[in-house]
Amino acid sequence: MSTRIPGPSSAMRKRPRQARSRATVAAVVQAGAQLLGEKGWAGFTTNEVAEVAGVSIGSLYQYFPNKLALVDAIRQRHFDEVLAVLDRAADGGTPAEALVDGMIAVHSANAALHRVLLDLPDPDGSGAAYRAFQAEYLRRYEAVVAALDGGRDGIVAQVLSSAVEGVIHNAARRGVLQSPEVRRELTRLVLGYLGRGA
Amino acid sequence: MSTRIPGPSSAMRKRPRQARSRATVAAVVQAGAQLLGEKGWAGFTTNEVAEVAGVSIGSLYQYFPNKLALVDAIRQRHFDEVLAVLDRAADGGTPAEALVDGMIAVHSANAALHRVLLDLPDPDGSGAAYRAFQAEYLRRYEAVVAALDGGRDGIVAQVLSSAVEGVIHNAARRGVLQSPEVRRELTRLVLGYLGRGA
Amino acid sequence: MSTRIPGPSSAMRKRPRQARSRATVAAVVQAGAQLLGEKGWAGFTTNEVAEVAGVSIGSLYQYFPNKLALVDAIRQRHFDEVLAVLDRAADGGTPAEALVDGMIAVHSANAALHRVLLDLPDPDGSGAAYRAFQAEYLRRYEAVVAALDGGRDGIVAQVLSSAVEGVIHNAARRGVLQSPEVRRELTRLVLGYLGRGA
Amino acid sequence: MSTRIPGPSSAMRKRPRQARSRATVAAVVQAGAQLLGEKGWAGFTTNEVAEVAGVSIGSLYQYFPNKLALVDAIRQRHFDEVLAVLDRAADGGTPAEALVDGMIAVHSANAALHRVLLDLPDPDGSGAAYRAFQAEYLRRYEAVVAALDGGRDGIVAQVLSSAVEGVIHNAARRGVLQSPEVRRELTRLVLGYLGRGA
DNA sequence: AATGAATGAGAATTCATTCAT
DNA sequence: TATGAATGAATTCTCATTCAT
Repeated sequence: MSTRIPGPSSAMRKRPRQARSRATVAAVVQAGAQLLGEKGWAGFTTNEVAEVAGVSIGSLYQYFPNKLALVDAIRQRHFDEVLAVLDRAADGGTPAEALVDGMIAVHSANAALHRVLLDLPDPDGSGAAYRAFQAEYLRRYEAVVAALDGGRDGIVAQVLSSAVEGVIHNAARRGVLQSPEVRRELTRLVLGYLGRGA
Repeated sequence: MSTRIPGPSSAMRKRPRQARSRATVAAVVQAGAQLLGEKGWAGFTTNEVAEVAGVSIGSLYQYFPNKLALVDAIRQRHFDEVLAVLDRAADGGTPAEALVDGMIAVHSANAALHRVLLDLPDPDGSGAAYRAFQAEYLRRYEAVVAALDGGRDGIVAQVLSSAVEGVIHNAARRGVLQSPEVRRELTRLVLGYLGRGA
Repeated sequence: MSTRIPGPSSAMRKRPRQARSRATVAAVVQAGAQLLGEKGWAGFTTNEVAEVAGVSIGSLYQYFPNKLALVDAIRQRHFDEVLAVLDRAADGGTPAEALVDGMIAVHSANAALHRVLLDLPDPDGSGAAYRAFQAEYLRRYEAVVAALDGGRDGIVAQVLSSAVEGVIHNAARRGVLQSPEVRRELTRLVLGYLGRGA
Repeated sequence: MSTRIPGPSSAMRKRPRQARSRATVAAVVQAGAQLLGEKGWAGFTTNEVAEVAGVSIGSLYQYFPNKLALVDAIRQRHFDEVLAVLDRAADGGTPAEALVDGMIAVHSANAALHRVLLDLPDPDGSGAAYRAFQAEYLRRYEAVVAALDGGRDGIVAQVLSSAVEGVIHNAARRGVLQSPEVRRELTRLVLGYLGRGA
């Protein structure tokens, strides 16, 4: 089993045209996201995904040529969600607080999945999508950096984003993601790094 | 395979008495650490460990009753190393810089392994060892926090440690762990959070 | 391998729905019964069962979660057959002769399997089924005892049944199970024991 | 592992000459007999025999070229003991009672081993020894038969011996081997069979 | 003679993937 | 299109046996 690395794979085998097909694909991706978060990469099996999705394993492979393609779809969907949440959150209050709240919101939904998705083997299989997300993700951070601390280069955004992720993943692992203290300290961390006190 | 939960596992099956067997055990743990870091938990196979270690699969199982016991040994060895590096690094310069340098040094050796080890399934198998390490690890951070920003409670140490880890893991993933800029920014992050500006 | 004690095991993993899968299960149980009798518990391998059954090892495990579950199914099927033969045989002639003929018939089919099944490790895995069979089995003997030698308690049935089994297993081992002399002497043994009071 | 059938094997590799060697061999056979009875053929491992015997696995193979040779030695020793007990028991009381008491005594010591030894795979490996034992064993039974029921041929001894074995093995399995009722009924069985002419 | 470390074929079991219906 | 039965390579782990010390 395990890490057989097939060709480019990635893409979906068929584009679902009818409503039923779209529902099948959605159910599979949804079940896949849930299971990938719950069980991690090891322990993530296509057979169980199909079962939880309520479709046959044959149907799963009708739309996804292999396991990696399914994971790619899950990643894509998750990244879209992350950016959407970030967008929505960016409209409220001050930049730092909006960022922190947005990140907490994103991870509250599915912190485990997010972490798993970052550590995935062969993130080069879907390199393009992955890099596109990373770029977009950093762009948001850079906006925050620029707003608070003009004239810094990209490295600040990178350091900031990974620091925030580190804190949030750890808090999620400890089950204290909703704690007001974490939110407060994380905001302090961002503001302390970027310039002026709260 | 997947997440089979064996008994207490953990301990070694046999204590190696002769020099030859001690060398075997060391080779296995060494190869295991390398492969676990390289391939992650999925993709980590006992057969490959034995092969890379240059011993037979039978020899591996002579000393480790199962895969988890081997992982426990790897984790134990790695934790010991981390604390040792932290100790050594803590003696130089200012607290913040010593910390940053120490963490970078630790992860330069094996950042991937460190990340994998944190995300491992069933870290409760060796619960005691794991918690002991966590406690000791945070204690070092608290010392730094106290030195720079007296009178804060434990949450600051937790936030700080996870932020630093996040930055370092990310930098390691991008292959820029040795970059002076990263070192500089990470130090700024720590100082910005804990008290005085850069 | 040896005596690994898995969970409840016992039950089948999947119920075969289509005709094809029912045929697969039947072939596996049939091949398993044959091989278990031929080779004994040691030397009984799931891989060979699958091969003899003409199915893949994967198919075997699709229906039986582990080796023990397969053995349970074999046992169940064999016990059903034994009772069925006993029933049929009980209708003919005098009780003693019917019993002897029935037992010989049962063991002619698969004496080795019967012996192996009694000596199996962990017959508590399927404890209920096993005890149910034992109880039913003894009930038949008690009927014979009652018919020939009213007013004796259960121990007579137990002694009688184990004596008959001993003779038949031994005759089977020597390949003389069909011998008329054995049949005659076994009948004499039963009648001699039950016929006249001590 | 398992049922690799080597050549004639059987014989011992070396004849132990010194006292220490003889002690080693005796300890191995003793431990082997115990473990074979306890665990059955499956679950009987040479490594554990050596461990329980308190010798190294290397020493075991110094005297026994393979597993089967060890089992042969165990069988031989057990058969000798059985015949010795039979001899001793044959001197007391009436023939039937002496036989029953002797058989119960033999099996009380190690009923499980006796049963395992009969069901062993490849009893042809040590065919000669096995047949010699069987012949001798039946000769004792024939003596009893002759004493009680002169003028019968060998089949009576065979039926009688296997009936007695069946009862005793079953009683041993149920843990009621010492029960006076079993002894009484077994005696009745023997007398009932042999007592009166056909 | 004894030791025990090392070996590796073989056995149980999983899971990605295919294909007949 | 959907289904689910079937496949078999890959993985974990055991144990009889050898051999250097």
